[in-house]
Amino acid sequence: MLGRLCPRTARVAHPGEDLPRVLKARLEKLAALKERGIEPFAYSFDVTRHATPSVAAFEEREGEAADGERRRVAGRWAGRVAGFRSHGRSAFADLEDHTGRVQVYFKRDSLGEDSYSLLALLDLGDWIGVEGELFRTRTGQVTILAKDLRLLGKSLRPLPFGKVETDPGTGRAITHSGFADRESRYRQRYADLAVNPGVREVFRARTRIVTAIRRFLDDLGFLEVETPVLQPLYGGASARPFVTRHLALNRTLYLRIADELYLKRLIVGGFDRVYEISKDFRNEGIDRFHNPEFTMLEFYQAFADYEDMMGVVERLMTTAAQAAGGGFGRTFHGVEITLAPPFRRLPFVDSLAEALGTDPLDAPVNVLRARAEEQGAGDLEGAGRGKLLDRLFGELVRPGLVQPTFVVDYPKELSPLAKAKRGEPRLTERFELFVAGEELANAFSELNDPIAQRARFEDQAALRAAGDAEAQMVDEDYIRALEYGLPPTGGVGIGIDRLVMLLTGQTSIRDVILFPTLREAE
RNA sequence: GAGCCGGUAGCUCAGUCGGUAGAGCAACGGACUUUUAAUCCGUAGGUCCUGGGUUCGAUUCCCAGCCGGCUCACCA
Repeated sequence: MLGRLCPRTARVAHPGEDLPRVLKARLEKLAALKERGIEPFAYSFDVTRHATPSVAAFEEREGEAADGERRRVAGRWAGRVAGFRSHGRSAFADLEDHTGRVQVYFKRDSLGEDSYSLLALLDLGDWIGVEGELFRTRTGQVTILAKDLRLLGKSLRPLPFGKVETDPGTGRAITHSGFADRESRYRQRYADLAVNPGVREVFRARTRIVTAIRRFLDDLGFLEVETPVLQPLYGGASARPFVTRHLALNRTLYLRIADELYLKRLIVGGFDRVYEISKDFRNEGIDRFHNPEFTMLEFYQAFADYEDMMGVVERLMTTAAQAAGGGFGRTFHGVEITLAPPFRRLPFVDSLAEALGTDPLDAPVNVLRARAEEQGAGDLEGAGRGKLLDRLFGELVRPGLVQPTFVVDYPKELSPLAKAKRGEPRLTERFELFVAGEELANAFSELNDPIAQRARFEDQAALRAAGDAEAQMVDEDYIRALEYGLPPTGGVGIGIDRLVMLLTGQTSIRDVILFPTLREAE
């Protein structure tokens, strides 16, 4: 395990310590390089070519009947040495840059004795610059014939490269050995990224998704804003916060658990469409769907209701799916999922009525509690109807929501910030989007009546007093903002990490967060 | 928080029914001027997660702990 290695090997800067052989050997090479007057840590390199596009360009020109000069693909490549095969007076290296790999051929005759002897001081993981020209080897591989070699950055610690083989049948890359230990991969993401191109691709896809969402919202006239991470009161969701302290102000502040209440303040202020892609923080358990800090998209649109927002969410989802690549079809947890709109709509109460065989709004609370306990949901002491219905929904309905489904019209107690449903005051105009049994989005017609909002906050305060630690706090400043006047507004929250998981087929949130939260090592 | 599984060389892993451990790759030395999981010959590399217990002897058995994974609970 790498964790054990660290205490002894972390201090590479002090040669002479009892370092593992591999590090020692590299330090010796470093010394040899300096002795020869070669700077092992260069300042810059003028890159004119990249691996994959240059090979593509070569193959394209090869087909053309142009004259020799125009067909040449020459220049300077830079990358990391990801493979090395030495044959005495010639050698092959795999050079990997951000676009992929290209093979380099070093021949003593064309490189010269001096440069060629430098190869002996190279290691896997070194950054090198190569000047040369593409050609095709006897076995048909497009390869750089190196005319000059420059060391750009010496690698002192061995990267756990696996050997990559191309399956002749499918053409797929098979990696042997490699870097698989999940703990080490998360703790040393830099090494994980360096040796696992598939991991790099997941995070590129993540950025493509986020960029596409930004463009989508920008094009609809939404204004991207930034609201406080440090908040005097936390609200907008039900969760335990991280608590911190500002010394100069001598006051307690909370890391936000949501940005909802601030964004709606901005609608009060007259921005009619706003959004924020924010890091939110919830001081709760960690599992493969939860990380203490995670990325949330919230957007609010004046004059819209939750029906309007369902349409926006459908379009946003398909935009994101296209950005991730791979069309609308997805395999998640071994299940086929189709993200093509329109998504199914399922009333919360109807779904539960069917599962329970009774009307969830009329059934006595003790009956609901008994049914919930039957389902093995323990600790429902003091739980009100809302919490019980939510629990029952989670047990009976939610697991079956595999294809994208908007669950609509939630009970009022569950939704203190949502507007009452037209014609059914016990419900709210709220929807959640479920895919593969997981909640991806949460939205409502926002409650814009300050008097009703105060009453909801007071209901929450009562729940809180009754022992519900997740009930929300009264936010007087938010009420004041509503008193100035909030237009009818539709609002949506989308968990970006979970969306990326779905769209890239990753089964753990840690595989879509570059540096996930872990316990302290050692 | 509970249950199960795991932690052995730089990496991926095997193994020891209790007698201080192996392979492949990586590394080091050598051969090889079109290889591609290069090949061939040789060398070196270990606090077997940590602490305690049992034992003549523990990497192995027992207990506790640490870290990770999975499942469940919690996180609407």
